[in-house]
Amino acid sequence: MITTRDIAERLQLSVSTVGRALADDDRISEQTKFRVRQAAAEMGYVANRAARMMRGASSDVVGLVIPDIRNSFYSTIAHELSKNMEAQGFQLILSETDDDRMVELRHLRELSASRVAGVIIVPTARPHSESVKLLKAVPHVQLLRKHSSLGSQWFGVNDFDALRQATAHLVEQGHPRIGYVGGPAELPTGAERLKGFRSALSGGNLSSEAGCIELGPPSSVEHGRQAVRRLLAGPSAPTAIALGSVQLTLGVLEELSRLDVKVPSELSVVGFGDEPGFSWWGPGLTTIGLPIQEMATGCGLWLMRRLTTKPDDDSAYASVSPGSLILRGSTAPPAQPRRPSRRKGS
Amino acid sequence: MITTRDIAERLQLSVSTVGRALADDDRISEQTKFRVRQAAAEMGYVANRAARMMRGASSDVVGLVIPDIRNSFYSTIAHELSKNMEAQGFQLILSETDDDRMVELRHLRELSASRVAGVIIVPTARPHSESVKLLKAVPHVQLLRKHSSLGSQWFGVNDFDALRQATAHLVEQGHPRIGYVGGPAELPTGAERLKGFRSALSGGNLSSEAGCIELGPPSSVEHGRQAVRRLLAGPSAPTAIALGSVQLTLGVLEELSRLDVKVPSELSVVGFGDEPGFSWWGPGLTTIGLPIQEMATGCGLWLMRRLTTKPDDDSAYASVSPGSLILRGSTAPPAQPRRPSRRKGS
DNA sequence: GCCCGCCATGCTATCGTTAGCACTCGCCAG
DNA sequence: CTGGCGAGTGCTAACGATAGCATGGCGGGC
Repeated sequence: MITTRDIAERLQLSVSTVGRALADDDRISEQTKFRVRQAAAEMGYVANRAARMMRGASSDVVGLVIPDIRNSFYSTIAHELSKNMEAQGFQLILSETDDDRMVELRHLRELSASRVAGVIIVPTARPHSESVKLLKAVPHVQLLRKHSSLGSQWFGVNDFDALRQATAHLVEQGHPRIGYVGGPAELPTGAERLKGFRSALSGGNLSSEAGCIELGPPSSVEHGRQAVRRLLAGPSAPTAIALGSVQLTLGVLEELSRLDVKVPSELSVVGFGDEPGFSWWGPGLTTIGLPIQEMATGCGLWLMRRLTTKPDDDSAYASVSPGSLILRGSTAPPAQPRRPSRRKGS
Repeated sequence: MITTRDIAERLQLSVSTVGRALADDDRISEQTKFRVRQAAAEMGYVANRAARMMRGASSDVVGLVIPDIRNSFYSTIAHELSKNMEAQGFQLILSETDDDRMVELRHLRELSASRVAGVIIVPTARPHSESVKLLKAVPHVQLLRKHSSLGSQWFGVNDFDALRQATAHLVEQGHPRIGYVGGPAELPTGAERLKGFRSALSGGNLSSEAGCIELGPPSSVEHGRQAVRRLLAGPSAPTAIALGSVQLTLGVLEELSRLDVKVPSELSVVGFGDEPGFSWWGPGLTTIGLPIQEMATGCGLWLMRRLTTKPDDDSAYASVSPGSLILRGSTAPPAQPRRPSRRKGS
């Protein structure tokens, strides 16, 4: 590897001069700067970041800690952040936790060792106490999931309102029994979405017993499949379901296609998020669209400002983006009381 | 930040002893090791990677250079690699090129400055000469796209055969005119897929004029939409189309749904890759499934071995994974000569 | 003509960790 | 009683870039 010293020896200069020439220091003559730059380019010199970093300067690397990059929610976030970071000369280290707090801890240890300038994290349900400690030592932002124990900046969506809107839409159409497939209540997002679901039920004067609830790993397509099978197999199957995660939605849609369930005549469905494919699924999936892109950009910009300027506004505020219902064809009022009424009539 | 020096001062030891205790060196007594470890844990010591790296050791960071993480092709790759790397104690820096060679160059410069141990790259169509120079100075693997100018290890899929299979399937069903929407021929993958398409045409004794070809940015869903509109609007619209990229497939499917084209009666379609949603699109999308996951794992393992052992087998070999046709409902023999024959008859 | 000041560059310490070599005990054998 | 040995620890240099201070040479003002 070529170092400033190599350049210095070749040009019969000192390392200081070379370093300053490359840094475009005022004290160096234009001629020398030119010679140095020429030599550097010729020799293929690339500054050693590690060495530069040791002189007190913080690294220009940011850690991105997310559950799973394959989830398009997170890949969208990663993309937006990556663009933002690159524009500011930062690099992004990708860490996947798979929603496992021990994996999360390992990654945070590694990131600390790398002296990352900042961290953007979608925390697991209950981060390890050491994780919390490590995070507190570094400028960081929480994304989507909010852990109050960290007391830090948070960018997320209004999970409560998202599921409230979705469920309210189903309630308005007169569904008597509404199912919900979502993430576990231990997850801040899971808890909020569940509350939103329940709130819409009671807002429609439906008892909470009118809700059939299936909770489980929110990143598991497979769990979505199983959950919807269980819901439909029950003695009092719902006539509509609301969904509480993108991956679960994918699983549910796949299974409904496989089971050949008629939507919306037999079952109304409101999805979560808006993926390619949702628009062409069955009659088109009515779903909650979320401004992930904007949220990620906001988050990236906030961290950049935090890192490049003095930490003046270190106060922990939260930024909440609202979701909006996208109406397509997968929801309709429940079929007229069918067999029961026929039976009555006959 | 806590350093070994801080620990040393607190325990009245030298930095060397502390360093060796933390490295579990034989020469240090168990008692001292214990005291050091205790203090380190208490004080929240995290080794500084940059400093360690300066002592000659190469960093344990690997750069992943891909066009766009939102493309599920690449997010799958990123996920597999991330898992592999983490298991070996490596970190992954994510760099998106957006298929722009200058962006690619900027990223490679940054990665060089970070003294990454290795690079995994999906190169742009024509990498900058400096990019080639930078890559040659670092252990690296090419993924999917193969640039012979680099003369390095490559992991990819059999693009030629993938499109040959897809197109041959359409030819066998007797389609007289077959369209193709794919990436540009400048891209190694684009060229191979196009060759595969043409080879299948001539293998079916169809003149190359029987193919309507639309090439364009392979990562652009929008281009897929436009391309299929152009194909269907032409005076001699094809009765079947083969697709040459995942993103283009997404665009084409969306547009076909929007235009309400009857598949497969009016048009047969063979997709590329297998995304969630492909199975439930229309009658189910017949498509070329690709073993991306296996390819990525193989690639990751190869690089790990290359980095952790002596570079004994530095010979550039290539690993090609075959694709396989997944038959669903989107392909069928063309409708009997319709309007033309009617016109003749009337 | 001499001294001061400034321009261009050099010297050196520094960052945190590690590795090679040096040192200091205490203990045992000669 | 002393020399040697080895276990345990310390000293110091090195990695590459950078910032503060030092230096050398030259020109202008008095």
